[in-house]
Amino acid sequence: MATLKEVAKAAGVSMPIVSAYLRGSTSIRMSADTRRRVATAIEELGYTPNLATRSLRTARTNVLAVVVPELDNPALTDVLRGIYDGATRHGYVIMLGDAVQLTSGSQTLQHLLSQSRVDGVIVTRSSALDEGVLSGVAGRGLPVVFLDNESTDGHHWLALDDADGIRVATEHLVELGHEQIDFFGGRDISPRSSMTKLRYAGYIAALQAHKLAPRPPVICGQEPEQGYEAFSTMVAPRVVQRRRDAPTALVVNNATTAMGVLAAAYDAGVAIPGDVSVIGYHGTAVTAMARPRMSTVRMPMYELGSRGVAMLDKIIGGEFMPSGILEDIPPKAIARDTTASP
Amino acid sequence: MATLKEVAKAAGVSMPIVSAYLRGSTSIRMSADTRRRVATAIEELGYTPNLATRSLRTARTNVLAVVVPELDNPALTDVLRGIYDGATRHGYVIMLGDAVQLTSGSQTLQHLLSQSRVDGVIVTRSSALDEGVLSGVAGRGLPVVFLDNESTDGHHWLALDDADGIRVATEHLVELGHEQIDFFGGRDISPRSSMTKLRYAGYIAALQAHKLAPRPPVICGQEPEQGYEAFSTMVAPRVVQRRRDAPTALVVNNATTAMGVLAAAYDAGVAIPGDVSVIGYHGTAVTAMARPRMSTVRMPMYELGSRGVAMLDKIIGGEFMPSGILEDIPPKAIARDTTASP
DNA sequence: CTGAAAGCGCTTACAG
DNA sequence: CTGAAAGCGCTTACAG
Repeated sequence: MATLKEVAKAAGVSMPIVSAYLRGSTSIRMSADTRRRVATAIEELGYTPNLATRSLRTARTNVLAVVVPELDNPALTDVLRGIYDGATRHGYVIMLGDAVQLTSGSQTLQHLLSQSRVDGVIVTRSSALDEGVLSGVAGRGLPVVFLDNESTDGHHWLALDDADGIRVATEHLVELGHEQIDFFGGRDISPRSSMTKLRYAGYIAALQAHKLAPRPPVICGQEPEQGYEAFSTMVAPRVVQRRRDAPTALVVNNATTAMGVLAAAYDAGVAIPGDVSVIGYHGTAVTAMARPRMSTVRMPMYELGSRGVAMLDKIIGGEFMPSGILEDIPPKAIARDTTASP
Repeated sequence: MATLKEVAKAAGVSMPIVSAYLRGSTSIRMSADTRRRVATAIEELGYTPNLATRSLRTARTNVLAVVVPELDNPALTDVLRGIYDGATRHGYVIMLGDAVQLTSGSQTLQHLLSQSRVDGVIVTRSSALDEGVLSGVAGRGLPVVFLDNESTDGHHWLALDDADGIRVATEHLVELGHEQIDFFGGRDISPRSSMTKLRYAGYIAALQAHKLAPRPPVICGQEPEQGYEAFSTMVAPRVVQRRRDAPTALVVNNATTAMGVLAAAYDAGVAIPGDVSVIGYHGTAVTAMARPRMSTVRMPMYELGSRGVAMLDKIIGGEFMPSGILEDIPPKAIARDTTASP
């Protein structure tokens, strides 16, 4: 490996000149000829700067750690896209870690968060992380942004307006003429979680605005299997028996859960949307491709990611950034095949 | 931030002792008391080693770059899981980059592959990368493993036995009694690609083993939309008109494509598996949850990832590792709802 | 075990 | 612009 010193020698200039050239520094002016000689030397020697060394000097790595609950969560796709684009725009590279392997005291976490390795951390869905990991992330003095509104206690965070998203979903069903609408969700992932409460609040708000009575939530985790189970045991029997208290429509917390609900309906012989309408929350490419195509509420996932990076970049730079909810891009109901009038 | 020097001072020992303690070096023996004092000092000062500096000395970063065609490709989920587990086992941390942003000359690529930043690179599905990127990766002198058998020209690679996988898929349909089986796939992603040819070869092998005549491939890209389009235009009309040359079963190159095929069949009123059986290739969590649940062939994706890391680790360590196809875990057909006897 | 020292490859002032 | 030098925080010989 060629070093900067060798490049300087080959180009017949001093090291600081090469360094300035590489960093595109404007404080040092050099002649076009110098510039060309340096460029040629770099080219010929195949020189690449040793970034580890640069980090040692600048105490900056231009690496951001991103912690996600699980790598293959389709709900995260657009958030990650936003994060990567934001990172590119701000000159960072991403180190992505799965929370599954980030149990407290894990080697991976140490490596990922080691002070000298990354400039900052983005944590998505903190509720999926255990306390040890969270305090490990937060207590390290590293700038951290949570894409989540669960960890308001002194940390920086940015969140979607979940209450409003669910309100819009519920609104969509009310407008179709539904009056018996169930809310699916609510099994808290951690004791800290207030997310589901917020979401349920949006459901209540929509119903009350139309003088309809809210119903108790159908408690259910977010995995497809849990949606499947909840629908099969708590909804399907009532629908099949045409009981009066059976819902005619469902607002499901989560598109992943809703996939399980649709599968359960199929298996139980419940027609969607003939017998029951279903609307999911921030759908994915798959929910739109599977049949029947799921109606969902579109949330600004991409923006959550890209603005999260922008926020983190500011914090790293020592600027103040208020935490808050992403409100300027309103949720939008996307009607597809799983919702209809009762 | 505390430094090693400060720790040494606080513990009343020399720097080399602290360094040895941190690295768990066995060449230097220290008393239990010394060990305890060092541990206490580290704890009290909240010391974390500066890995950038360590890299500078050891010329190792313990970071691996992973390049994927797109982050949200569900087919990659298990490969990534394998890569992360393998990385943890071998003491590496992962830097994950999306090929979409890795066009030639991109900053991200530079950063990701910069000699001093990572010890090695894993590239999945090289066919999705442009030539400039590929030569950038390969020409840098960095150890690289391609999880792919397309780039045999002097590079290290590890691949699935695609021909055998498709053979097993085809075999499954033959055993159900099908005789008119179409192969879906074949639009090469890059001129280099021989993958699809290999897959088609597996289809031919299975048919010939049963004295059945292979049919020309239905040429089709791998996105769901392309599967949708191909089925709608080239298969559905013949099936609906009950033409003699209509296939009774389909082997689809790819579970992603097959999702599109199922959607197209639904929309065209073609019953699956009543009118046509469909089997996909290495399915994902979603293909098993959507209804009807897709029959697929299970491939050792996880192992591809974890062994890829093991291979790369050996290469980084200067050992020789033969490239090859992962043959010891045979493909297995998983019959679900989309395949039946004709 | 200790302690003083060299050096990894840069960046950054600093005197010319 | 140049050139000699300090120093980032470690690891690694090396003499005691």
